[in-house]
Amino acid sequence: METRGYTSPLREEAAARTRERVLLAAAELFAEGGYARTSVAAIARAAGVAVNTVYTSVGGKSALLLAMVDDGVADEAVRATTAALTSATSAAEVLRLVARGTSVTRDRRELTLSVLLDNRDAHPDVAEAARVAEAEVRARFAEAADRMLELGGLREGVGGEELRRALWFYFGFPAWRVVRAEGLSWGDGAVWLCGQASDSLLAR
Amino acid sequence: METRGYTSPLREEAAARTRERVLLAAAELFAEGGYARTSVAAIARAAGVAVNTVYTSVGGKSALLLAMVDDGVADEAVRATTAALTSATSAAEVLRLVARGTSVTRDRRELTLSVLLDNRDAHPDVAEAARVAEAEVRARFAEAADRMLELGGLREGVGGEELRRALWFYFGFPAWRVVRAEGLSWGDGAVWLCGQASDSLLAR
Amino acid sequence: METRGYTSPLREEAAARTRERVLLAAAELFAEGGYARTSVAAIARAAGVAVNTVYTSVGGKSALLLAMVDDGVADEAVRATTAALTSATSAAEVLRLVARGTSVTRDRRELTLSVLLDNRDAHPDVAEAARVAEAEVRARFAEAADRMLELGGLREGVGGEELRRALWFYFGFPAWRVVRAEGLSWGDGAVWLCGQASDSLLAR
Amino acid sequence: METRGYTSPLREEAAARTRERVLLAAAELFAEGGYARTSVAAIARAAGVAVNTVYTSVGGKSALLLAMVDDGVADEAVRATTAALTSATSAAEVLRLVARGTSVTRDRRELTLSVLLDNRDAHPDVAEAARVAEAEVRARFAEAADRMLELGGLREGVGGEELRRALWFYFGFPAWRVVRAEGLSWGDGAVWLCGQASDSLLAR
DNA sequence: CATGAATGAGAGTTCATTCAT
DNA sequence: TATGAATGAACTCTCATTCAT
Repeated sequence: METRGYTSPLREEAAARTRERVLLAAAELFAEGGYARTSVAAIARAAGVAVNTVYTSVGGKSALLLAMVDDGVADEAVRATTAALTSATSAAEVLRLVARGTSVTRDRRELTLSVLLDNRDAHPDVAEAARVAEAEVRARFAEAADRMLELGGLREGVGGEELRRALWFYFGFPAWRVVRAEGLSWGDGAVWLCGQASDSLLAR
Repeated sequence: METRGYTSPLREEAAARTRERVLLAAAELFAEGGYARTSVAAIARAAGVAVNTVYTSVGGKSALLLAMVDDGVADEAVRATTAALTSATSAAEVLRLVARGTSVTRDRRELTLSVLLDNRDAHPDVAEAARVAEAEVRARFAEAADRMLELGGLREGVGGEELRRALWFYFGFPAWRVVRAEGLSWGDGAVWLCGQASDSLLAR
Repeated sequence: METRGYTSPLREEAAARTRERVLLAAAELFAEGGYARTSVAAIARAAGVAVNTVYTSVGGKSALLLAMVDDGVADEAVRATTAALTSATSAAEVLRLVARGTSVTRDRRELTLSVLLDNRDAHPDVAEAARVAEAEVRARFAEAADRMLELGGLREGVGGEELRRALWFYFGFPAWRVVRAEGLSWGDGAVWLCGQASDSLLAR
Repeated sequence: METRGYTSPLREEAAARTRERVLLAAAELFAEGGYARTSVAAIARAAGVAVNTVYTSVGGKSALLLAMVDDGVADEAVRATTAALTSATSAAEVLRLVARGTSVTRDRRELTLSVLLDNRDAHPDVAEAARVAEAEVRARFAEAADRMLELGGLREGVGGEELRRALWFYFGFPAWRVVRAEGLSWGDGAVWLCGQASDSLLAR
């Protein structure tokens, strides 16, 4: 079984580029024409690769969605926000970090998120990917909630369960959808949502 | 749509029943599995008719959506509300009529509306049908707005354009979606929405 | 649900002819090139129909095998033999009937049987169809065995279990395969197998 | 196939081990799931190598079959038997040697042989490999036949042509298949087949 | 020698739709 | 009016194979 740790950096990089091209093309076409109506052949054409390169580089049609979600989860902004939580000094700062973090992610992952939200009721594959994405975001929010409880300064009677639900309410997918629907910029939306959340959750 | 007087009434009635069975089956399956993933064959099976009867009785797949919309538009509740407008004696009463009318329609057409709203971003056929449905509702709201302007009693500075937009905001598809999301009954939703609209539109 | 018993004999007959053409083409191609290597497209081409007519008239690829088996089971010769059993007057006559019946079936269904036997070890679909076919034949043999026991005249100590196994041994698929391998005609094979079986099973 | 004396022995040995692993995995999967339904990727996975190593170490899919046959031909037991023929002192001993030799080979190459025999009617690649294997065995039998004629002691009137055909009949693939079907051990089968052959071929 | 990436060809299957009846 | 049969087009996905490394 002795696998040689044989890694060619050039090939690896080229493969990563291919993968990214495929994912980007898929996100654009899914967003434009809907998940069900977008064929793998169309994605391959848009990405400039053979149909089966989609399969070898990412996987089947549903794997494309999950790969998008994974990429979003692994986004640097997410990790940076998570890391910054540890050095936060107040619950208010945590809220600001979450607001900015979700704002940035929303901006960078707009395509993916619109695919997930627009198609989740219309196709089980998308519903599943959306479920995964939501679970990931909720997990991050749970970390933030824990940190807030550690730091204190919350309105009286606010417990862990409630805090996690509130974070999802103020910074989860539906909240940002409202921001977009209202025509606010992501930055203004962050300020507004952070204000609402602070009013509701922090001690006066 | 007017029926010819000298057609066999029995056959006509049977045909109408067939059509209704097909439409109901289609609405249920579309709502359950999504528009794109529901095949005409599945609809025919659920309706207990041959595949082609779907075509002869209603039309192709996209025609099913438009037929649902047409049926909703032709709903008795809509006509009753429209008729009642002419005998309304105040703008406040018009708002109450609109609130009750949209509430009833929402209740009776829930299946169709969830299909339209859940799938409009995922499939052009649905988007088109949703557009038609929205235009129909907006047209009814325009009538109501005209009647309100005739009756007077509006807050100062409220013109036709603004009034029509406000009616859509308070009683259109998204508003009722919020009602459902908040867990209110259709009746309570009607009261709440009517209150919001009255505060905003009527002179004190 | 009220299905009209609407049957057009012309259409029905045409459909049956189509089905037969498809099945015959499939049997020939399967026998010639093997089950796995024969594509549905090739079958359709050989039958002079569209690819999907194969699906609408018979079913998928594996359904073709099962349909062949079903047709074999429903073969007139099988029914005739089964019917003749009731008027048989001795166990020896039953053996002669079975020998002649299996001989005739073997002749008429040679194509199907060679497909089943040549491909059963190479593909699970064929294995399944062969299993079904074998079960059917064994069921017929069980009837013959029951009749023989009723009529008596068997060698001492021969019971039902043993009799059924022996009938399969002398007249089942492998036996007739040997007949073919030895270069005997089906008729001569029937005589020979019947002789062997009589020696072994009947009282002197 | 002769190896160059100055190639790195270590690398060569590693390559040989890889080749063996691939061939063994292929034989097992072919026997288990059939030739046509076994993919090169599955073989590579089972062998713990990359897909392409299958190609570089052995060759394409059909080459795998031929390589198995070659390995069987090159088996030490075969060479030993062939060598022993020269020192045999009677036709009876030759028969014993052939019986023992084919028995041992049958035991050691069971996997390969079942692949060849179970799939030869279902796939041309296998048919070709089986043909090659059969030709090889027949060639060995021809040598044995020649030796028997040299040594004498054959039944009157038995010539070369007939002798070669008889050896295939008594010790070829179908004969051993019957042995297996009858549930005999390879050793008992050898004794039985040798007895049959002796009765038929040797002078009393 | 062995590898990961990429490919072209083709598979089985499902779909919405139309035709003659 | 409603039907069963048949179709052409498209789909996702798997396959054996080759290339640069």
